[in-house]
Amino acid sequence: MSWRKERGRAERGYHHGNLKEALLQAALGLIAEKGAAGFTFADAARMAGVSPAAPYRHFRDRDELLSSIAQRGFEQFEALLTQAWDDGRPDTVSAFERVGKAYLAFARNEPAFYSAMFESGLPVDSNPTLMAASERAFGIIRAAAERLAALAPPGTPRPPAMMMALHIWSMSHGVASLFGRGDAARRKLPMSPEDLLEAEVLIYLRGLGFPTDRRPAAKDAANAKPSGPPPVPPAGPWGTPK
Amino acid sequence: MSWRKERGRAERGYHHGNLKEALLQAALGLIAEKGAAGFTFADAARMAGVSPAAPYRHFRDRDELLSSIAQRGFEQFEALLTQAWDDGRPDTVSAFERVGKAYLAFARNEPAFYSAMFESGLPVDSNPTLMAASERAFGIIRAAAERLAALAPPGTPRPPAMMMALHIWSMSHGVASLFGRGDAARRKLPMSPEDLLEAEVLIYLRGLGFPTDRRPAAKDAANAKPSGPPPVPPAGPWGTPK
DNA sequence: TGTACATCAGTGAACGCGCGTTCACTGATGTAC
DNA sequence: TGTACATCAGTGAACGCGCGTTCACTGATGTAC
Repeated sequence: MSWRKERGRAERGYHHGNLKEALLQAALGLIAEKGAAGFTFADAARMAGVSPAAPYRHFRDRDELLSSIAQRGFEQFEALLTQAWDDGRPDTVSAFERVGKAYLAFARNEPAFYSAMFESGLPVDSNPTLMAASERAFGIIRAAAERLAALAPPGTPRPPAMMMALHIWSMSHGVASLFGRGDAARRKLPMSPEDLLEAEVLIYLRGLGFPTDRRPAAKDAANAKPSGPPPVPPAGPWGTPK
Repeated sequence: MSWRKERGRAERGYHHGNLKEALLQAALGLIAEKGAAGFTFADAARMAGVSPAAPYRHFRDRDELLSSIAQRGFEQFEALLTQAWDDGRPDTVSAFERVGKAYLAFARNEPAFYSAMFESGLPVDSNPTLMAASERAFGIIRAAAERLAALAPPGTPRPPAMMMALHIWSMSHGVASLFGRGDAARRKLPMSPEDLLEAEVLIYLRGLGFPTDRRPAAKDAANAKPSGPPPVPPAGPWGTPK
């Protein structure tokens, strides 16, 4: 944390210099600590080392600050997903898997963003800016799904990319919310959320007719990885099948 | 609402008669209205038409009231899932689908329970009673998965039921949390959450080697429905596949 | 380079409010005899 | 059937607290000339 929230007035002078940023960071810390519910405007000001009236220069009210956090969360989320997708390299299926893992990583590492974005009760649909940011993030999943759909093996019907994208989104979100979250409400699981999600996605893709043994289909074979993790279902943590 | 929360003191006398129940109902209403965050002990007392000190006869504090709600939510959830599963009648796959729909129905019709159970930040794992209730509810999904796993077609490997159950749970939870919730944070979708989830589950089951055209496999054919909804992916709301 | 002035970003005191919690109390109910 | 008493479930007043918000203010910064 380098947003000088520890610096008192004596040290920093009358003007803070970067209060808006400091307030966002403070709120983020508070949300991570006590949940999106238990963060207050006054508390954020206090953490930023500033009088309780100061935040009003930068945010109309608590809700606007919360929206800003969600906004920024979606932006970072989008960046993370973009990086994970890496335009489908080295091959579509494994890049797709990486997107799922990035979803989980975000939920775990940024519980404050995650809860502001998905669990704070903010009606995303009614804030155009926020909705646009949310849709840009989802757009990465959708783009990945398009590419994957294009790989459908000759015999099989080409699945609608929008549907695939929504399915993948809901799987990732379900696993992240129940088992992968970074706060106290995480449920215990006999394996890692990553393994759970990976198996789920691979089974799903197999259901659509995609080969999922990680030796990619012809069209996509140009720069495949030499070998990947074992095929599903993985042995071990799943308990003893009877 | 028949918990006489409207009756004033003059009418009901000194003793309320069923305050504990009335408080639970009041809290439920408040949570549905303002989210799990914005409900207060005092408010619940007011809605129950009782002094702010009265709730302390029944709940240690706000958190205990919230836990009680989550507890009851898991119980109702379990009952609903049990009923939907109906011990696998008329055939395992369609009963399984019904469980998914029940999950969505619960999220939509009981947003207050849903958010107390899953989004209130209550650490379920650290409250034994609550965890037991949560596990009983999950047990229904797990039992259904066991039965389904037993139906695996001869050629295919029998999938671990625990894994299937967790996958189905996360799919249902993801769809419900993102698109099927009963409050303002619901995201818009070009089709019904039910259709989205149904397609998702069917594709998944197909990926495990189950026949999913709704003409059940031999073992399970005893009392099959004559015909069901069309196979996935359904036409129409998915947009035009290119 | 210096000065006057407008603008900006913060102060700090004050307010009303509702919350959680406590306390001694009291009215109603149930039970022993 | 009646009475005495214990127990229970609620009252209402009071408290300290922190919050959100406002206000006139002031110190710092930037800019025109």
